[in-house]
Amino acid sequence: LPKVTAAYLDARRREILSAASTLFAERGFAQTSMADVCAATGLSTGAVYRYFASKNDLVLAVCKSAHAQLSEDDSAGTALAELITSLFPGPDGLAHARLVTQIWGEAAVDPSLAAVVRARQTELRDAFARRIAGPAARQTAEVVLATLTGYAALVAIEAPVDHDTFHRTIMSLLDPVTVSSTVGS
Amino acid sequence: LPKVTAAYLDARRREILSAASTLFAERGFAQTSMADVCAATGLSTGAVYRYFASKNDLVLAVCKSAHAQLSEDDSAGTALAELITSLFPGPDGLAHARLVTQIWGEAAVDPSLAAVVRARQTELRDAFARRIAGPAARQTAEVVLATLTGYAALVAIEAPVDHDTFHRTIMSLLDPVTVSSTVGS
Amino acid sequence: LPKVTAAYLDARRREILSAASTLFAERGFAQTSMADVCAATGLSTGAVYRYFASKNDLVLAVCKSAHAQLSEDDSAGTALAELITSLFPGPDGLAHARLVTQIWGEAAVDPSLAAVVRARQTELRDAFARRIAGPAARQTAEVVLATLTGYAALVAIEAPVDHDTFHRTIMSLLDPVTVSSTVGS
Amino acid sequence: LPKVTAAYLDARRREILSAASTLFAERGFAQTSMADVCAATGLSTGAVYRYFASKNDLVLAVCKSAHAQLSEDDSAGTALAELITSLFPGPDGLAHARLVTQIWGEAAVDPSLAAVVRARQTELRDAFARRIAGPAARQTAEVVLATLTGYAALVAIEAPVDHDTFHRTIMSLLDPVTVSSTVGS
DNA sequence: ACTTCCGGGACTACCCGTTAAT
DNA sequence: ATTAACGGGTAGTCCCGGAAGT
Repeated sequence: LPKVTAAYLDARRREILSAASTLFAERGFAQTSMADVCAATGLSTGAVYRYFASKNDLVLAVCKSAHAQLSEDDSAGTALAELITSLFPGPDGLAHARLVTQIWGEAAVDPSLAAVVRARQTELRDAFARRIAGPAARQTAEVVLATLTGYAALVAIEAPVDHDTFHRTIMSLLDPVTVSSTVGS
Repeated sequence: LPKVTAAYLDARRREILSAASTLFAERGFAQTSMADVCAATGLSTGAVYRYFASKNDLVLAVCKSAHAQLSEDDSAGTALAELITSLFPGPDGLAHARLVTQIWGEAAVDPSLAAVVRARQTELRDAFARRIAGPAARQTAEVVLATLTGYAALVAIEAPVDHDTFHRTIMSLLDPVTVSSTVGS
Repeated sequence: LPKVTAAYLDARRREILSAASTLFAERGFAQTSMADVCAATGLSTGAVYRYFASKNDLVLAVCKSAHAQLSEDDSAGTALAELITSLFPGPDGLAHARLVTQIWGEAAVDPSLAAVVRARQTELRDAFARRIAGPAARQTAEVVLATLTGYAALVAIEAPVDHDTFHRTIMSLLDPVTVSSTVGS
Repeated sequence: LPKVTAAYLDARRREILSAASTLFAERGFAQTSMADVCAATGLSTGAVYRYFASKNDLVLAVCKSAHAQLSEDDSAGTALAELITSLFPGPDGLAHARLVTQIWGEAAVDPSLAAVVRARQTELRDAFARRIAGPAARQTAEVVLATLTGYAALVAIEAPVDHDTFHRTIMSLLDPVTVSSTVGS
């Protein structure tokens, strides 16, 4: 007879993940201690370690949960717009940008995390490419996503970016023919 | 009445900086201890702390030294080519990409570092924009550099990027008119 | 639902305090490392830091615990005799004298400790004065306690003091009228 | 041909001693680094170490220099008055009191310093006793000096002592017969 | 001869991720 | 499921030697 339902456990896990995400986005992985996470969730050390075997596990889980998901039936434009919008000014956009940018930074020196990010990024690129017509769809998707990564980094450091222009410009990459006119406008 | 020449001191400082850069690129800032840096340079703790007041100082100095510099008389194309080439496959390109990507990640949660990166990036963007004709030069430069940041991140995690295609594509962003034909080729 | 009783925790705390007192009395505050305290208690670093947030905290606690307490119902003479006796020759007296003398020395340059010592000393003086008749009770108490401080310092450096004579002389300060005959005896 | 005279060297030594005394009185022995002393004197590390072989030597020298000296031809009362006055309110008195109180504290745990203090104190006591008539001169001197030590400690922690009353009371200890009337006044 | 200042390296206080016992 | 305990690791300090320069 299980005392708690699986749903309850999952919710708890998600709570920890959410609290950790917030802290990580604010202070960074290294500057956030497990004690901080415990305090933020109101749980005890043991409880947290019940759901995540180690800090590394928690970091990995946060990284996985932070990755973008494309809705299956969106067009390329809509999908891209969603991705960009998630980074738009405001507390949420900033937090997300910070988290994402940190994940790239951490992945740069942690092979296991790099593998995860690599897989996710490839998957995202292909899902994206499928929505683009033309022979260079994959390359285009790759470049567009890379630009998005760079955009996130700029948002993360609160650089004075003109978001709307960026938005338009990045969108225009999708349709090469219109680039000249759009950028030049 | 200095016992050693300024050049000697500067060289020593550069040695430490270089050793630290290598270590930081390999293991990351947090995973590299000052003891590691000391061991790598062959110096004692006290010696290293004579040149950098704290680990933070060292990290900051490494970040500053890692930033790209444009040669004054390069054209936009040449300048961009240089930046891309510094990230090309091979140990050096990988190391540089890792370092740069980490810097963005760290800047995302460290306001003082963020300020430095922000300043440098703005400067780079403007220097770049000056080499581009057209009314949207600054926006173009911004997007191109963002794409470059994303490219560095891909290199850093050793994603299976087709570097030449990427190179060509990113270069073509410079000249909007030719984008369609280049990408489509 | 605490895993251990409060009494257990308090006892543990007292153990650390006692071990630290001994070490401090022997080697001094500065010459005693936290590692020494850990070794003496058999506890780990983390455990000790669970009970005392910093070395300063530990020192402060030791200082507070070392301070003399007067039994409520003692007469002035008995109370003074107790204080003196706690400094009498022997390992315990020596250790106590060393600790107390060091505390004064540390308080001389540490304002926060000075405040503690000041408060305690004033309190002790007044408690003492209440047991003495006459209009100059407070002044007398002050002088007597000062003499006691000086006596402790002599004991601490193992000066060749004639303890009994000192005892008698210091006691006689309590009753001004008999001073001449007592000292002269 | 000696470049500098012995007097010059001695003056230099005294400068260091003076600067160190000030620092020690303000921050304490342990909290004052040799670098602090160097900075305060304006000398380099090497220069300071030319005059004092080690920090311990410097501390010892400061301790010796801080000890009271009785003018040969003073009466007991005048001598005592001098000692007390050197501790009276004001920056100098406070600094002296702090230094002296610290010395006692350090001597309590440093045998070599204890030996020095012991010798000096015995000497002072005897010089003092010689000026007092009566069979209990040595004991009286001992008590009076101990009281003075305690008084210095009170001054050092800036306890709210009524200095004049203390002065009078401590002086009266010299002449047992007048104690009752003086204290009782 | 005498100072300067680089370098050494042991040491310290303290933190943090994690386990184990209740 | 709480929390005491563990213990290795970290950044940074300090005293001092000794080579290098004037």
